[in-house]
Amino acid sequence: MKNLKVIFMGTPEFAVPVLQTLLENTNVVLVVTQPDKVVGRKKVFTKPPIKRVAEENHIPVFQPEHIRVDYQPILECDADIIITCAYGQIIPQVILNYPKMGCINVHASLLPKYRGGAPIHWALLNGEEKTGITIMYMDEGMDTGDIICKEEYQIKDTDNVETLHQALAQMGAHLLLKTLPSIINGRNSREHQKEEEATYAYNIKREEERIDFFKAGRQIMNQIRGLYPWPVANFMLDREEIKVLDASFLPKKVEEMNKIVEVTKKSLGISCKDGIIYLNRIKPFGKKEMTIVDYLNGIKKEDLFDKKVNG
RNA sequence: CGCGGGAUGGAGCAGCUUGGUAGCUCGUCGGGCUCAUAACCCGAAGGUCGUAGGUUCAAAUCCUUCUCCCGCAA
Repeated sequence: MKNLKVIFMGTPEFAVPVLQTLLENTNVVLVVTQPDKVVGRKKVFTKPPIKRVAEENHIPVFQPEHIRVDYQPILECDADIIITCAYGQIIPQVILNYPKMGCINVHASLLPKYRGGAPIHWALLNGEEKTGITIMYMDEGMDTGDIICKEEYQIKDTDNVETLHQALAQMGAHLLLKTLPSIINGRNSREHQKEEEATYAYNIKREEERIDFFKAGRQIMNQIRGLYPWPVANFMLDREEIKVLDASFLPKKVEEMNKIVEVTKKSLGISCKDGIIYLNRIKPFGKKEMTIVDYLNGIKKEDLFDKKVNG
């Protein structure tokens, strides 16, 4: 496998373990990743994580703005196979047709469920019990190609985007390594996706970060962990946004939803449909992250009691 | 120069408009009460009010410079 000539295409941290596995076990001849982006207030140019790893290993990097029209360097590589993982652009047919062993993709869901850019977030947001990794051939659609193999992951109550991300990134790398020999010798299975079962995990929209305290506690907890540590759930208090990094849920009969029903020295509880959400760790507007105890230390508690939220 | 928020004992904040003794809720340390406690009571330590300059008899407070942190937008 060491002489397998691979082009790797990927961008974020999630793809790093996959690339590292390929670097250890195959001959990576080119890494394709998204262009460097301006990030933050100070307009600092930041390179994608994959570019960093590629440079550390002295692999050539290609960063087309639009791979749909700018792909010539790929064709000049004489690669056996293209392996992608969270690259971020649709790859044109001419590239898909080019390597003799095809183009395969490592995707962080059990396809055909959660096609698209945010499968980890949506699996958590929807309270799924399991998700996983799918390795598949690519076609010109968004994660629509034939499936080679899958591996399941049981989602734990304590999982959030960060932990699930790490677990699936490792799983993706391992599963790829395990599957690659069969792809090379052509004995891998290949199965069409059932279109009728397909769902899409589009990128999180801004309004989906707002916590709706008329919903059930279980749903709210899924939202908080499904958006942690990025982009983070929030709600409005006195016209200022408060981000909620961690919370707990206590099922209980409540008389009125969407209201601060408990304020003590150490706890702040907001009523929802079927109980109380206790905030544990928050980030008020303009401040740093803090525990709810710290937050309560600095405010007049009597002003908060009985106050409606998201007003 | 994209828009906005912020910097005050170890933590979170108030005080700034209208300059005049450094305040609150916690934490820490010591003591007390209690079967006991994260509860309660008494006491103590701990701050060049982010940096540099200016105005003033006097600056946390007014003016200017710079630094750092945070959110949004990209």
